[in-house]
Amino acid sequence: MGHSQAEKIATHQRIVSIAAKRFRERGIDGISIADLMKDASLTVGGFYKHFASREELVAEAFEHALRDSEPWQAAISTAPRQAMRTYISETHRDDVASGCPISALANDISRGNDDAREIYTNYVRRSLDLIAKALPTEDSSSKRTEAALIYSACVGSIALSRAVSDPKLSKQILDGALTQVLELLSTKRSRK
Amino acid sequence: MGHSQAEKIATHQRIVSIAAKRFRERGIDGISIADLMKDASLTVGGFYKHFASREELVAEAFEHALRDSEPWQAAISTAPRQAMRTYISETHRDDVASGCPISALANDISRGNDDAREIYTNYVRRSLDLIAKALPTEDSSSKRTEAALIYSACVGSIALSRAVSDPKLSKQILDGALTQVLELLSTKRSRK
DNA sequence: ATTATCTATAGATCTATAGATAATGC
DNA sequence: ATTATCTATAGATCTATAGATAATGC
Repeated sequence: MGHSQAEKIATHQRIVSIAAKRFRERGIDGISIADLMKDASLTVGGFYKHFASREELVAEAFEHALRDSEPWQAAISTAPRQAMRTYISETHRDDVASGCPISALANDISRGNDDAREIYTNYVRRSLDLIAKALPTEDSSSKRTEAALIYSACVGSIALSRAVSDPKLSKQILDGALTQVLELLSTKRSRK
Repeated sequence: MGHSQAEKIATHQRIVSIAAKRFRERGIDGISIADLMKDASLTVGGFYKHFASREELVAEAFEHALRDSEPWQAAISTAPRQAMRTYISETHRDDVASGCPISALANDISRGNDDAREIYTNYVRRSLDLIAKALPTEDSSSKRTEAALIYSACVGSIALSRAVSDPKLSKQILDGALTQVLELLSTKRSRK
């Protein structure tokens, strides 16, 4: 039963990190506090010395999950094509626990927890801006509409590819969406 | 306490129809059987004379929700541009309860209930085929990749527009995705 | 006589809290 | 003395079932 202050901080982080994974995997209401604490090799009783409520953990875990996704966000600017290949991929599809929470928790976020929703919104806004900047399109209004299309396709293709039960169809969705997204990233399309 | 056989069938349908709405609104685990029965002006006890288990209702309700979406699917062939305008719209966004279950329940479906997942998969496959057929593109392989992009963008843009808390951003996502999808529907793009 | 629905409840599970235990840190 | 974690449990809620009640339909 070790418990220095330093250990407490580490324990807190461990709970948040595990919750961030489990929430993505099973949904925000898909796992109990008792099970999360067990995953962190702890027991239920200690939970409320770390968090005022379940909601508080949800918000913290969601923030943590999005921080994990920041490297991907950064890659949009530095290597946009590679960023898209990483996102719209079978590897990403098969790793919900560490994957993009925007896609894995879109439905859950629509339904509740206002704190998490704010964090979600800011992340989406920023991603759209970054994608718009990375586009070869000249017209700045087209940049924004194309960014909306591309980000929607990223989030949608991963969500769909996870939901369908047929692996062939799942791959078709990913490959198709990626092919088209890459084309948008490489072509100046200012036709009207 | 009326209960002819005809009434029973009507009651069964009423439960399924209400469940189909509530599941989309609150998520598959977001509403209890007791609350669903109350919404149908009934009490919990009668439930298991209609369904063998909760899972059975989930599958039936999901099938019902997808049948509601068949008019939209049909519109893809007859009036594709109008179908897209209907799907990627604020009206659709604001009416989750009667909206497309593919988008509203994508995350939920990934996580459980194999029966519902099969039905989901078939609907997605069919939608992709219909979109591909509706495209002006000549090359049949490009048709398929463009269909994957468009359907992913439909599902993703609605999910995102519901999840973000800023109405302006929400509208930007819908308008942007729709503009680009309509362009794909009207242009023969066989550049490689 | 059968059965659709009702009331009531058993058993499981979940959030949150109370009180005990044992290590930290003044 | 303080506090991080533990065991135990209260109270709420959820699925599923048992038995009562009243209308249907042979």
